[in-house]
Amino acid sequence: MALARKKVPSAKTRSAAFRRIRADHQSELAEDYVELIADLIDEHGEARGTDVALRLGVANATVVKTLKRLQDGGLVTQEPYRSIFLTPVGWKMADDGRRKHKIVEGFLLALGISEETARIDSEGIEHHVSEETLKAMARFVARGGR
Amino acid sequence: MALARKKVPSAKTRSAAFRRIRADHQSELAEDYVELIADLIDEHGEARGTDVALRLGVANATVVKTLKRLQDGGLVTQEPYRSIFLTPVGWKMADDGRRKHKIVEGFLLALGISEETARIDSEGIEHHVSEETLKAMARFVARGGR
DNA sequence: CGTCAAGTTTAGCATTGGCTAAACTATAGT
DNA sequence: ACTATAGTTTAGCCAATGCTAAACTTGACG
Repeated sequence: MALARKKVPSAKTRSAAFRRIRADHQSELAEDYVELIADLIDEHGEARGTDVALRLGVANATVVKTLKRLQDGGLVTQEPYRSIFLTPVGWKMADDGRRKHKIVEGFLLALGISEETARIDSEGIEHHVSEETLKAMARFVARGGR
Repeated sequence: MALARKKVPSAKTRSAAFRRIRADHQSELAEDYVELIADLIDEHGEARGTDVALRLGVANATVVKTLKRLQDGGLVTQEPYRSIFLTPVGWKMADDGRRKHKIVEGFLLALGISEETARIDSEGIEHHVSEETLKAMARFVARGGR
């Protein structure tokens, strides 16, 4: 590898970033689900499959299948034909996600982004910000967007 | 849906965001590939499958399979056992991606994020920022991170 | 010019995350 | 209590993205 230079990150460093992104994508779906389920429970007192499907914009059957995986993963519990509950681990993940989401969205708003765009972009970005970046964003908002 | 409120975005609005994210994920891989191929061509004069695999942290066979899709999609051209080229469309996508990447990374640095984290986070974030946010980030950097 | 290493491709498999259509369950209303 | 209807589940399909192992090319070197 005679071509390595100071300014160019090594292949290993770069691949690490991509690996992390692939890992993020794996948990991303799970986070979206538990976050949404938590929201539904808070708003409506319960989370039903149909509502999840509606809000995520996917088919009912997809939700069923995914929930099965989440159940295997210990994030949710459910009985056939009943509504969905979060396990303690699920709640933790949901709260984590909602915290991140709030910080990112608030940050974008402080940056001057429109509400609409802030909502959409924060949904995508929230799963890819490190704690370091999150902290910086929170700081930025705290000192009034300067 | 008697429960709709001002502060709570409608299910349709929310699902739109999630739909966009799923769509983003589709193009994300393609962008990562063409961006990386463009970088390799610029750095080494050519892009070889092995290098792509190494930098992305995936197996060789995975690269082959993905490149076939990208070729079908009109982003790259290649002949068996030869190195990889970008089509004009591929170059456009690569340049677009690199532009975004640069803005996001520069922005994170201006925010005070460490180089290491900025590199990693920007890799994940770049695919999820709208033009509006991108513009705001560029503006922020331009006025010296205030 | 034959051989070997490096690189590439093929074959075959698994998982994830989508879908539709059809079957099933629960429950509200008559 | 019966029966619609709304909601849920099952079955079966597909595409994308990953993997390993085995086969094949290319090009360099003796």
